[in-house]
Parts: sequence; structure tokens; C-alpha cells
Amino acid sequence: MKVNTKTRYGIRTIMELAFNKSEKDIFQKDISLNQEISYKYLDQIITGLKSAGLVANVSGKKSGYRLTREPERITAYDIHSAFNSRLSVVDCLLPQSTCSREGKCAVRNLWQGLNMVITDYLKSITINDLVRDQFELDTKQEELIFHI
Amino acid sequence: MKVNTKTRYGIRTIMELAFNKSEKDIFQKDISLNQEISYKYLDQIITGLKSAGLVANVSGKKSGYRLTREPERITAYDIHSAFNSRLSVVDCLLPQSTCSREGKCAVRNLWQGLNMVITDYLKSITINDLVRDQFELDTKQEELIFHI
DNA sequence: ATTTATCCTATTCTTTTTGTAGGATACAAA
DNA sequence: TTTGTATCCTACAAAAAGAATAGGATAAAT
Repeated sequence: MKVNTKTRYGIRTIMELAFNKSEKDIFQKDISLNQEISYKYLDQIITGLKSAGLVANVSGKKSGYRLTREPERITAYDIHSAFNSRLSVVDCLLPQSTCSREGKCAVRNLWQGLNMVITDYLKSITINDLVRDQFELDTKQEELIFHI
Repeated sequence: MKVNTKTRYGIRTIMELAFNKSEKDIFQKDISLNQEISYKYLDQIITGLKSAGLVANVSGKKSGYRLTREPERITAYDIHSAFNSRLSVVDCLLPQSTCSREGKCAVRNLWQGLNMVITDYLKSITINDLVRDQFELDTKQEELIFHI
């Protein structure tokens, strides 16, 4: 029951872009540095986010990434979906599965329900929520430093 | 985000025992046959359930297993706990973790919240719920067969 | 003593996860 | 038109986790 690193790094990448209020788009290099994610691994993270239509860029020398829509309209579920074909805590609930117990197994309901609460929760949290939380945390940190 | 087989088989094992209304306890051999779980692998499942105090038996030749309490008072979370030291979708929330971002990372809240909804859901489902569902499914199956 | 059933631990096999490597492509600026 | 910088693409490898097997030890009823 672990969330994989691609999803976790993906969220931090999106947050990094959401934080950017300047005109200029953000280089992969800078995301890598700020978020402490290996530059090369970030390649794959960004590919996923692009395929999911969450980030965009122009190609060539003067590139850099930006969000394709407001942080309010990107949920944790969107990012999870970018890296996980379907959210399911068990394989027997996936469409391609051929479980011999299908139709006569009550435990399926349990996992179906668990899929539901996880999905609902992830859909309920937006990047904006996270950025707001992060801003508050940063402010507290600054106050702490100020008082020293 | 997968539930491991030990937890899944553990639930089915507990259900098998909950179904038993007879005086006699149930042999591992029979659980293995009925639930289609390898006899040897079931060793480990049962060990976990015993350590968690969910099942009990007498030792020796005339053994077999039984539940230690009513199915109403065993939750899916109890069984999950028997096979997973702590429920956490990320390692950085575990007590032994030393994450460099601790205290300044807003994403932690997201995972903390996800841990919560998963835990609450698993605690809300009892073995009795599952057994009831299973009984209904079985009845429907019988009706189906009857009508053929 | 024998049989049957649980108990215990080590090992192996498989899959998934995580990350690295190396070059190809695009385009702006010199 | 060459050079430099940044993204793009795919293969591969290392590491970790998950799933299952194997082989014998122990306990007690017959």
C-alpha cells in the first residue's frame, strides 16, 4: 500500500510550477535542484505529466515548463493517474482480470469500497490546497529564523 | 497501492473460520482446499493471524483453528495489521524515518490524510459484514443453479 | 511407536520499483 | 551554419519487495 515515487515526485514537480508567479517557465534543471530529484529521473516524471496534459512547454533552447491549468483545477488524483493506469488495490477488480472467484467473492466489495475512498480522497485535494499549506509552512519557518 | 496477498488470504482464512458453525475446529488442510491457498503458504498466513491474536488452536494431532472472538469484533484493519507493521502510504511518515524535508513539507499532510481515510475504512468493515455479503452471494448462486 | 497436524526458519523465484545511461532532436544565438 | 542548451526517447540495470516453496522439528492422540 505504498504510493510510488513517480506520483510523489510528480506532485512536488507540479507544486514547483504552481509556485512560479513569474513570466518565465521553469527549467527541468531548476526543478531537479529545488526538489532534489535526479535530473534524469525527472525526465520520466515530466514525460508522464506531459502525457497527462498537466504541464506544457515549447521545445528548443529557450524552453522550460508551466502548468496547463490553474492549481485549483489539478487534483492529487490527476497526478496519480498520470503514473498509474488504474487505481486499484487488487488486480482482480481490473477489467483485464480473469479471477476464477468473480461473481462469488464477497471480499471484492471490500476492495471496491477501498478503491472508492482512496479515489474520492485524492480527488478532493487540489494542488492549490497543497501550495497554500506549503506557503504557511514556509512563513512559519521564516518567523522561526527571524526570532533567532 | 496494492494490498498484499497475505492480507487478502488472511481475510479469506478468517472468513472460512467465521463460516464454521460446527463444534469442530477447522484444519489448515481444509482452509487450503476451500480457499485455494497453497498449504505451505498458509503456514505463514496462520502464523500472522495467531500472533495477532485473531485465531487460536490446540496443538497436536487433533488440532484445527477457530476464531478467538466474534466476527462482529474483527475488522479488516485487524487483519491488515497482522501482516503490515504500520499502515502508511509513504515511508516518511513512519516513526523511524529521517526525512530531510520533515517539518517543511506540505505534501506530508496529503499522505497523512490518505492514511487516515484508508485506516478508517478498513476499521469500518467487520468480518461479519463480509460473511453476510458472502452468504447472500451464495444464496443467489444456488437460486441460479435451481432455475437451470 | 505411529500417524497426523501444527510449528519454525531458510531459501528461492518473480515481479515491481527505482534509477541510470546514452544519445537524438529542437531551436536560439553567435 | 555552427554551437550551445534544453527537451525527448528508449533501453537497461540495480535494488527491493512480494510471493511462494522446501525441509524438517515439535506436539499429542491413537
